[in-house]
Amino acid sequence: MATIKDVAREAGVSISTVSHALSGNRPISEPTRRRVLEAVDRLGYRPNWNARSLASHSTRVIGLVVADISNPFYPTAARGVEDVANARDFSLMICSTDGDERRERGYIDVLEARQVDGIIYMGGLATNRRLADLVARGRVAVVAADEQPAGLDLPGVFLQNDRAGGMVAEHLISLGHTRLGFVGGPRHLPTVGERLAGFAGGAAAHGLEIADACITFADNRAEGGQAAASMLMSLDEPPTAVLVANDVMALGVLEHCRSAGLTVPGDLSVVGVDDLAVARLVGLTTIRQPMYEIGATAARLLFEIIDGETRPATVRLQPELVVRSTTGPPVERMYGLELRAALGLP
Amino acid sequence: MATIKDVAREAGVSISTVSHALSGNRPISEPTRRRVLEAVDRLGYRPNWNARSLASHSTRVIGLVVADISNPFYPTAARGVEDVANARDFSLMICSTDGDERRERGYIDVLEARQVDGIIYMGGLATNRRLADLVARGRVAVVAADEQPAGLDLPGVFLQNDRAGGMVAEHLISLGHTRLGFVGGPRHLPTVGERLAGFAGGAAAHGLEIADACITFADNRAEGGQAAASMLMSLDEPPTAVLVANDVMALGVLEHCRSAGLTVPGDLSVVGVDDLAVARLVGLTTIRQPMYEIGATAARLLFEIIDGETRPATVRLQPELVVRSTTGPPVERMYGLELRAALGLP
DNA sequence: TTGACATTGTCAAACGTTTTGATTACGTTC
DNA sequence: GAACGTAATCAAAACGTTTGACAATGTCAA
Repeated sequence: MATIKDVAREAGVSISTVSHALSGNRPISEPTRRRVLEAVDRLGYRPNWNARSLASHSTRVIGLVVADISNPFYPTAARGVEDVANARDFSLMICSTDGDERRERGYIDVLEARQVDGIIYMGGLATNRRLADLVARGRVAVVAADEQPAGLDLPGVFLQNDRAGGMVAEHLISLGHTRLGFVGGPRHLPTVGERLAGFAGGAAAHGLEIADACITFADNRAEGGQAAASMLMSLDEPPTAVLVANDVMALGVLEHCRSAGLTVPGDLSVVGVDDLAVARLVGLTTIRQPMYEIGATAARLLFEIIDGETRPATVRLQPELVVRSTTGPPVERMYGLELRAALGLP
Repeated sequence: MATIKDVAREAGVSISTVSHALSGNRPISEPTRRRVLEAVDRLGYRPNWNARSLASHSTRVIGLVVADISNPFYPTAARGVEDVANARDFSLMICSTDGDERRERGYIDVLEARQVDGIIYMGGLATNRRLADLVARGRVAVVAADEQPAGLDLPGVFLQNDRAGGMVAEHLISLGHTRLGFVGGPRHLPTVGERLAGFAGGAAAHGLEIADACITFADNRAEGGQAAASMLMSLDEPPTAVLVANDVMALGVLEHCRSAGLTVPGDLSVVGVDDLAVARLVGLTTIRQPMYEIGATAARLLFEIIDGETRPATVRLQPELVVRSTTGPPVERMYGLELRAALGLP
C-alpha cells in the first residue's frame, strides 16, 4: 500500500505538503497541488484513517448502541443516523446489547477504547455505571434517543411517553372499555414507566383504575408479548383492551390471540407503540414514532456537541395515534360466545 | 486519558513490559504482571485501539455491507455476524448501500481506508468495479452472503436459489395453478435470476410456461411489490399464483391485494422468500432462509480467511418451504365473485 | 534600501501502541 | 565447563498521519 511518503517522493514535495494539499488545511499553490493529485492517482494512494485518527485525535466514527438490532425499530432509526453521519464522512459502529448488561458494558468499553467521537444511546438498559462514568469523563459526546438512560440526563430525542399513554387510554375509554390492561417492556425502563403512568392517568381522569393484575412486564420481544397476553387472558376478569409498550410485543399479543382463538378486537383490543411497517399490514392500532427522524435528529444533536456548540436542546416528539382495526368496542364475552354459537362457529 | 507510558511509570517498568503483560505476547514474571495490572487499575488505563491498530496492522473491525438495513433480513443476519465477531473481540461497521451504486462505492472505499480486517458483502448490487479491485488487491478478506456479487466468485454462504424456485413451482402446480407469476428484485441480481430460472424450470417440468408478461422486477421493497402486483393483476390474464423474490416485497403484494379487494389465496396465491418473523404473523407461505445462521456462518468463513487458512469452502443452504395460508388452490375468478355475491359480500 | 507581511513550503515532533533486537541471568544438556 | 535454550526485561524502531514552528521567497509601502 502506498503511503503519504511515497506520494511525497513521487510528486517531489514534502510529506506535509501532500497532507496539506489533500486536506486543504493550508494553502498550496495550484501547480503543486496538481502534481500531488497526479501522484496520488498514479500510486492509487489512500490515506490510512487509522494513522489519521491517531494524529488528529478524531476517528470520525460514531457508536450506535441499540437494545436489539433485530427489532425493526432500530434499523430504521439507524438509517436516519447513518444518512446524517454519512453526509459528514462519519462511519457507524452498531452495537446490539440484547438487553444484557454485561454486553452493554463491554460495548461501551469498546467504543471508548476505539476512540469514537460520539455515541448515540438507544440501549434500553443502562442500569450500569459504565455509561455514566463515560459521560462524566466528558471525552466523548453522548446523546440518547427514544430512551433516557436511568439516572442520567442526556440531551436527546424522546417521545412524550406519558401523553402517548394518555391518548391510548382516551381512545379505549371512548370505545367503551373499562377494564384496561398494560404490557410493558422491562419494568425498570423509564419509557415503560412513563407510558404506564400516562395510561393510568388517562384512565383515572375518567374515574377508572387499572387493576394491578392487569399490569404486566415482559422482555420487549414478541415472545414476551405472547406470554404476557396468555397470562392476562387467563385472569378471572381479563382486560378487554391492552396497551402494549411496543409493536413487536403487540404482534406477540396478536399471535397469542390467534392461537388461543380469541378475536381482535372483539375479545381484546390491542394498541401498540412504534408504528412499524408491519403494523399497517396487520392493521395494528398504534402510536406512531417517526423512527427515521428520531435517528436523524439524534445524529444532528450529536454533531452539535461534537462541533463544540453548547449542549443541544432535548427534542420531545408529539405522539400520534393511528387507529386501525385492532381496536373496537368491547363485546361482552358471553354475548360473544352466544353470537358465535348462533353463527355455528366453534 | 492515561497512556501506556503513564502505566509504565506508575508500575516502574518499561513500556514494552506493560505491553507484554497486557497482551501476553511474551512471558512476564508474576509479580511484575501484578504491579502492572494494579497500575492499570489505579489509572483507569484503557489501551487506545487506534494506536494499536496502527502498530499492529490489524484493526479488529469487520465491515458489513448490506443492501438495506431496514429490511429485517439484514439485521437478523447482522446479529449472527455480530455474535461471532464479538466472541473474537472484533467490532462491526455496518454500511447500508440502499441499492445505490455511488453509495456502495463510497462505502467500499471507506472500509478500505479504515483498514478493516475483513468485509462481509450482502450488498445486492456490486455492478461496480470497486469491490473487484479490492478483492484483487488482496489486502482484506472478503466473503459474500446471500448474494454472490456479479462477476466475482467469492467464498460465502448462499441459498440454493434455483432449487428454491423449483420447490415453489412444484408446490403451486400441485395445488392446481397453471398461470404462474414472478416478482423479482432488481433484474441484474444473480439471486433473482437463479430463483426465476428454478421457478421456470420447475414449471417446465410440468409442461407449463411462465408468460413473459407475468415476470416482473421491482426494487426489493414493499412498495415495489405493491406496484408489481398491481401491474400483474391488471393483465388480461393475470396469474393465479406468484413467487415473490423476498418476503418484504411479498408483504407489498399482500397489501395490494387487500387494498384492491382481492382475496388471498382465492384470487392470488403468494409465496415469499426469507421467512421473516412477520411471515408467520401474516401467514405468508415462504421459503425459509436461516438468517441468523447465514450471518454467523459468513463470519466464520471470514475468520478462516483472516486466520490465514486456505480459502474456505462455500456453503450452500438447502431451501425449505414453509406452507402457510397465502397459498391454496386457485378459485376461478368468476366463481369467486359469484360465491362472494351469494354470501352477500361486496 | 528596509522592514512588514503574505504566501508556500519544509522539518520534525507528536500521536500511543506493537514488535524486534539486545541484554542479562539462570538453568540444562552434553 | 562450554554451549545452548529460555525467561524476563529494556530500549528503540516502526506504524502513517497531522500539525506547530519556522524558513524562504516575493511584494509592497515608506
